[in-house]
Amino acid sequence: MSQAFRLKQSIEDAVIAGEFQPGDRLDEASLAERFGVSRTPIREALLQLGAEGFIDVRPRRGAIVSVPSPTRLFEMFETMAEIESACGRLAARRLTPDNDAAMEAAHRACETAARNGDSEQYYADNRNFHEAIYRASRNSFLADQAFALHKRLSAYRRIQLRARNRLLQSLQEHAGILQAIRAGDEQLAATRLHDHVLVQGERFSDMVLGLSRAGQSPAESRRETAK
Amino acid sequence: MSQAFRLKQSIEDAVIAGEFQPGDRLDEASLAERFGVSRTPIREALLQLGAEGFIDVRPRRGAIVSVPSPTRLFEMFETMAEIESACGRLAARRLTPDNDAAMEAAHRACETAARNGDSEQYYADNRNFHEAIYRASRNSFLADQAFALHKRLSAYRRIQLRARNRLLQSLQEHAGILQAIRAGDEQLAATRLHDHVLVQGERFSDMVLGLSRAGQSPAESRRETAK
DNA sequence: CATAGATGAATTGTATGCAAGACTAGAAAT
DNA sequence: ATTTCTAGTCTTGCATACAATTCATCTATG
Repeated sequence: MSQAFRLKQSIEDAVIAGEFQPGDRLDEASLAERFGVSRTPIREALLQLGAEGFIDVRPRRGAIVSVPSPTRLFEMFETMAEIESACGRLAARRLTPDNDAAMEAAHRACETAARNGDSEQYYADNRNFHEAIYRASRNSFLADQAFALHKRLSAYRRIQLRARNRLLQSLQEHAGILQAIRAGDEQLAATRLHDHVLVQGERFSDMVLGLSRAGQSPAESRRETAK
Repeated sequence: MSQAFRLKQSIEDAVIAGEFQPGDRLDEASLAERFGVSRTPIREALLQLGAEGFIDVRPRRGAIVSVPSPTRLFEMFETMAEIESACGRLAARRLTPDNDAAMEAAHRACETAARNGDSEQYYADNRNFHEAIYRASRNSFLADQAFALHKRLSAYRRIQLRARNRLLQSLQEHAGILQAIRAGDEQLAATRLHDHVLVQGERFSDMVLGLSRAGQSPAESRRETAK
């Protein structure tokens, strides 16, 4: 499984990096050739990614990079908002010097990136900042859930941080979140994180909504939003 | 994959039913024989269950039913509490007559089961009640997450509902939750659901803590709680 | 007697082959 | 011209075979 594990990571990375666009077929044979292995470990990697929700494996019909409908995407961001506020609430309750320092460092890094208007760097530092909050919840299971969902949404988040003023606004929101957590104000930390995340989601799913009005099979959205 | 999907379900059911106890090895060959298939679809099913966190697949070392440490178990219940309160909060905000009726019906069923002291029946009806709340959040993605975690915890929840007075207490808590959701009181619904779930978690992880003091390799807990 | 090493058995990981269902294109019919 | 049926091709699903690693047992040595 060493092989399959590496492949799973590689395919996931390729999806996150946007090399495979949403809707693209992930053909077993071509992936096998590309990585120089047989179809077996490829299948195993794909099935695992499917179970994690990264891709969509449809029995007998192959795997594709999942195409969340605007509705689904909004639901994902709303869920992310709820999970992140939970992390923030717990972090405010349980903050340790270690976790505080980690958040501070990540925040500083974001500050630098934002000042330089380097959105690619900000994207990376922003991720670290949020992950520092997840860890600060001192609930590793919750943190894992948060990591996973954050990863699934990262492709969408990145595009949307390109606007320069959004960088500065994001940074300011980070400052407010950090302040609330340090003050031990669970409620405030939760609402600030919630709004911070959801505003991204709203903006982005609006954008997708606009894009997908053009032409896209509604079959996806049915599948995605069905119980 | 039709085969593999059925197998995944069957193995999951067997684990939930307690046929495979936490810590049991899930040997590919014996499972293959048991279900009358080759190892290939068994492996695919196991890897998917592993990706969903149901079981623990360790490269080159086989799959076992995961054995959450007491700490990990508490974290899982705490996360469940956070997710359920999120559902409750959204349900309070967005309640429709349909969802209201579904919750009401499930609650009535719980009432009957509790009166009869039928804990096995209550277990099933309780599940329906909680699932009705998930759906009432009108966020199908969040609801899916809630379903999944609820399933993972069901093995632990069941044991603990055996106490008869706990049934009645649980029922009363349900009534309070329902009331808060109907009143549209997001905050109250959230806290009541949070407490309802977490009290189960605390009780149960206390119990597990007591049990595992006897003798159990601490290696599991390290693996489970590590980042 | 305990411990370390080695050898053999058992189990997992990967490749390959074959069977079965899905997709494509073309022909026939309305 | 559009639609439906059909034949062929392509892709996935499963089984089997082999390779590689881990685990267990036995032996040898301190």
